Amino acid sequence: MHAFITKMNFTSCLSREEETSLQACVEGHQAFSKGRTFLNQGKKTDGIHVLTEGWACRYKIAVDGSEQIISFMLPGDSCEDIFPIANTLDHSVKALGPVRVAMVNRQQIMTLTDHSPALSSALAWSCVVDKSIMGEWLLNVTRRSAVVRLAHLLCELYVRASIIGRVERHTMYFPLTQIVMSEALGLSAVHLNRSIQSLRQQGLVSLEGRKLTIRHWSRLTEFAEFNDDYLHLDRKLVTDVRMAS
Amino acid sequence: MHAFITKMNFTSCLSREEETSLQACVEGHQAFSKGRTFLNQGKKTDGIHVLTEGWACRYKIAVDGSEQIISFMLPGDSCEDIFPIANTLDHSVKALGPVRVAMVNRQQIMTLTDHSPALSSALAWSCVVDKSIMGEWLLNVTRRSAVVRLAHLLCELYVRASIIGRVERHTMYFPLTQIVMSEALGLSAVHLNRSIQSLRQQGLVSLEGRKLTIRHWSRLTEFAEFNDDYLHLDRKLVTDVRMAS
DNA sequence: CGATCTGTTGATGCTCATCAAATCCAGTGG
DNA sequence: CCACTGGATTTGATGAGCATCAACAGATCG
Repeated sequence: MHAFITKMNFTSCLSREEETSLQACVEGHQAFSKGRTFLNQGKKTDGIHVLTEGWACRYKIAVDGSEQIISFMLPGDSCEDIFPIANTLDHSVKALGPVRVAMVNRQQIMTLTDHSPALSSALAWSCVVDKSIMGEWLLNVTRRSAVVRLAHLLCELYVRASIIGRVERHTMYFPLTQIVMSEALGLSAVHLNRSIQSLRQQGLVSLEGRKLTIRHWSRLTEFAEFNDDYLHLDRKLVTDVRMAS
Repeated sequence: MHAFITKMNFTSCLSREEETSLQACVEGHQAFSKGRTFLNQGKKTDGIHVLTEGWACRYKIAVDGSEQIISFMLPGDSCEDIFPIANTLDHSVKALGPVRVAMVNRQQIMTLTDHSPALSSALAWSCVVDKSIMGEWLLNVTRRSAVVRLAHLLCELYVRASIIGRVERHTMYFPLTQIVMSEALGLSAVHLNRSIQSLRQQGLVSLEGRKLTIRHWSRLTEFAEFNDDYLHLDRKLVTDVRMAS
């Protein structure tokens, strides 16, 4: 839950009381192993699952059975929308590695927002960022070639990892297999593999085991046509992130 | 503004007072002609533009200068997110035909939501639907062939037009040029043209002038792999829409 | 009534999907 | 500790879907 509060604090400034009442909304914890789909399309959701450790993704299944990933969730991200009470999911959620989630009571957090403008604006901010990321993904899959598309995704995940403090010496935990990346980028696994090799040969990144290392951030962002405006970092911490480059 | 209230009422039930106080948030009206970009990427937004007549779209500009449309707005849709105060736009908005908008004061509507759960849940609902549509678009552009992709878009717009009462005898106003459609679907205009011809030859739709007529809804939805779940119509009016098929 | 936007058609080639198979690696059980 | 297993990565070869270029016809508008 710590990660979630950090994320909320990224945009707003929660008071000590607000933080403790947020903690009080947590009803329990769960753990899932790699590959496990723990939220299913079409189901109603009551509680909210907040990632505390590990990565997950939202995905949809096409008629031919292939899966399209529509967003990645990192520690601190929630797996459902918070606002609408008990809506049905139009996508599924699966763990991309070992994952731990905190179960948050939706009603409780809703009543909290009534009395906390800071919290409610933080939640609204995260919803807008979600939408914004999806817009950029649309641009990504339609207007950029496979290699650039991949580079762009790596840039996004690198920035998102750094704002939650998960980057050290340009290196981060990176649980995505090539198959998962191909499902996110709308490419075949084969072609994605060749795209990775291209980035490696250009000396831009190194990607092995479950670690991603950025070899040359400024050249990578230029190559990827990456501009972090769409992540809406225009609040606090921005300098910290930019320093990391 | 009538269209906006209708949209809000689609999911929640606003009281007479709520409706009139919504009306009171309107500070003026504007009209734009076809092709006019009236909201620019990177700019801060203060007021909210609500479409009262005509269609508009959100789009992003790629480095090569091409435009990617990331969503369409129909009468009743708002051009900005309502929640976050004065965020910067990560996209531009342009009119797809002659358009009329109502200018709504953001602060006023925000204070309204504090006292109206119905309104605030209606706003949250529309934000979730937006996200859901973008998720489906991601699936659309990555997993479906050009013809199916086009058919899917036509299905979506047909349903969205019918829930705001803009469909008569399977025919609707349809201001999108082939170029605009190609910008939304990530296709070349040439290939899009051939896709339209394919749909015409199959007797599924007729698309000429600024009118779209659905010739065979059930066959079209099957062909398009279209399922309206992602539009979250699971409240009122659903039967009305389904009847139209 | 010319100028410009939109729609249509044909020809060519590139990006990426698909199929197939080999290699590598982590985990598992005997 | 090693054989076994299934997943992940890699390489090669072939072909399909769509982009691109070019040109023209039709529509729309000032």
